[in-house]
Amino acid sequence: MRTSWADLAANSAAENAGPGSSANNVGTGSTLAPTRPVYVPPHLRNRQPAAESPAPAPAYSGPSSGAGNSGSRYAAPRNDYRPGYGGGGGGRTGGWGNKSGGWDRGREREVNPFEEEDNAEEAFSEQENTGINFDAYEDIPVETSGDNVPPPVNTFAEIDLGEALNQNIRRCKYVRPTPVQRHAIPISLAGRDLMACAQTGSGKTAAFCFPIISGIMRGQSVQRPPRGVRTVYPLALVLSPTRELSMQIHEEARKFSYQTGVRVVVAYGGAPINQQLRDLERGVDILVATPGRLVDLLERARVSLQMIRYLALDEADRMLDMGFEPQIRKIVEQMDMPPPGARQTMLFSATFPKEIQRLASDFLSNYIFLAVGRVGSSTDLIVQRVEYVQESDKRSHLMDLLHAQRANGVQGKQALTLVFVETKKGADSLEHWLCLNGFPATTIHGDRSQQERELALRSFKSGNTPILVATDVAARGLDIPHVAHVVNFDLPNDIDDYVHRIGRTGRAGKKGLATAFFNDNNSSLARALSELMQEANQEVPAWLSRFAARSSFGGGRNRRSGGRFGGRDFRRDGSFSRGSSDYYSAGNGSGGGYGGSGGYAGGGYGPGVTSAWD
DNA sequence: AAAAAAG
Repeated sequence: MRTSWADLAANSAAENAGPGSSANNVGTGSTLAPTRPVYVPPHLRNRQPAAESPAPAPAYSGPSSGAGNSGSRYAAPRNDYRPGYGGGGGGRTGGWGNKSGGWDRGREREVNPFEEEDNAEEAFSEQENTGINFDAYEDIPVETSGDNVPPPVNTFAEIDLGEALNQNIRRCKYVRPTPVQRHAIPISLAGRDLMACAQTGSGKTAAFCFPIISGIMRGQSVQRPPRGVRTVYPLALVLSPTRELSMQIHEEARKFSYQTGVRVVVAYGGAPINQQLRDLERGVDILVATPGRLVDLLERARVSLQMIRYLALDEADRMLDMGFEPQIRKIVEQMDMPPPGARQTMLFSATFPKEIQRLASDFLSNYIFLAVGRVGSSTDLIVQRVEYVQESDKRSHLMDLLHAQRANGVQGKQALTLVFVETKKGADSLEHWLCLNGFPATTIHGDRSQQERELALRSFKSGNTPILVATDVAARGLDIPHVAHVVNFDLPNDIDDYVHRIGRTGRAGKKGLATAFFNDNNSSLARALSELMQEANQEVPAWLSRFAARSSFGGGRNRRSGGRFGGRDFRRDGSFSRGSSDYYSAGNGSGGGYGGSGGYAGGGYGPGVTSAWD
């Protein structure tokens, strides 16, 4: 193994004696030995070899410290090396470079993602990024735990992200880092694993993208070993639970990596795989994907995870819940991805139930837990209302709301309203009914074709169809500017889902309204909902409090064990090391509720940060 | 019990 490996390295070195082959040694790695010179870091691909060669990312010094065997599993390339692959014999550079030198020499051909954005933004007068109320950041509470937490930074300038990336940050009009960025970026740059609670809309995507891009740019000298000619070896993997969220992350990541030489590719289901395969063949450093399509690509051996240095799970608690966990485990643990410690893993979500934290710790190594408030926090920005509405009255009630809203149209356009329902069928039927009644509505859910889903989302975003009826597919992560009103036509059973849903409004410092239709079918949510609203300084109707009181005795089983936004590191609970059944009841004394105080109550968040969940 | 994610 060693021998063939050394041979490979030697071959590669000879063929591809690139810049940095000696400068970028990984000092401590034994399995990821220093002599893998072929890979040319993106920032050097079309520049003179520079002296710039910062310390190797700590993430990469890891493998030797762990079990040697598991290390070599991924570190040692297989023996099926074919000339003409790695060294660029066939015109390919490392199999992922590119044909026709398109990217390197033809950098000017890289589509400028900022131009597209400018056009899209013209529909609305204000720009999202400039609308952020940065002053609201100052008092944001933060909780960190873990060993040797790197200190936060206050400006992007303090962090050496590289000039190309800095320029993109300016193009994005980011003036100062958001709280999650201030804390998460130094942690990531220090090579540490991270579990971060931060509401979307608080700059979470950038928080994990910047360190990844920066890390890849100053990359190690690593060759992506050949497996099959068509196999590609991304260095970073970003997973998300829905196709649209993957698209969104991809779009953002493209902006951040513009002219850095770092290539971002997205892969998700429901779309023709051929285009995605072509995109991959043109080269990929960061792969953004939904789990199903990624598994497909892995099984076809079109993607290998052998060289993964960064793994980011967005909406991580969702990715690890019952529906997704097996797929995620397969990808992370049963394919060829380096083990924890040999890669850097970052988990992000607005909510992090303790039992999910426990699952997640399998993927992490000596990680730092971080909980930060969001911009302005939803409390002040989102007005939450709950109305008692029988099932049979829901439609006419919705109609009333929409009529009222119509009067408040902005710039001749009706304000955007996002209506959540429980089922796909219910979504179709409500959409149909709204259209019949003269309300321009469309719908997004898992029974629609991907084309229809994307069209619906675009049409909604642009204001052409100002009403979007959605299932939970749209509950998480989607950044849709200008959503004025979220209606929970059907309430979810899980309070965390409610938190995510209402988070589609009141973003980036703007105000939002969230209305929920509550009836007897939702009694199991009463307690959690009423507590949540209280913490958020919202008016809780007396009837809801009565529901809550009733359900809190009698097994109104709402087994959220805590971990909403502002949650707490489960490692701090004494039960952490005990038998697994303890997690569910231990840790918060508030008895079956979803947790104690504090976390969510943004404006009133202050006092309770460290005591949250106690 | 439903939704999402492969076709």
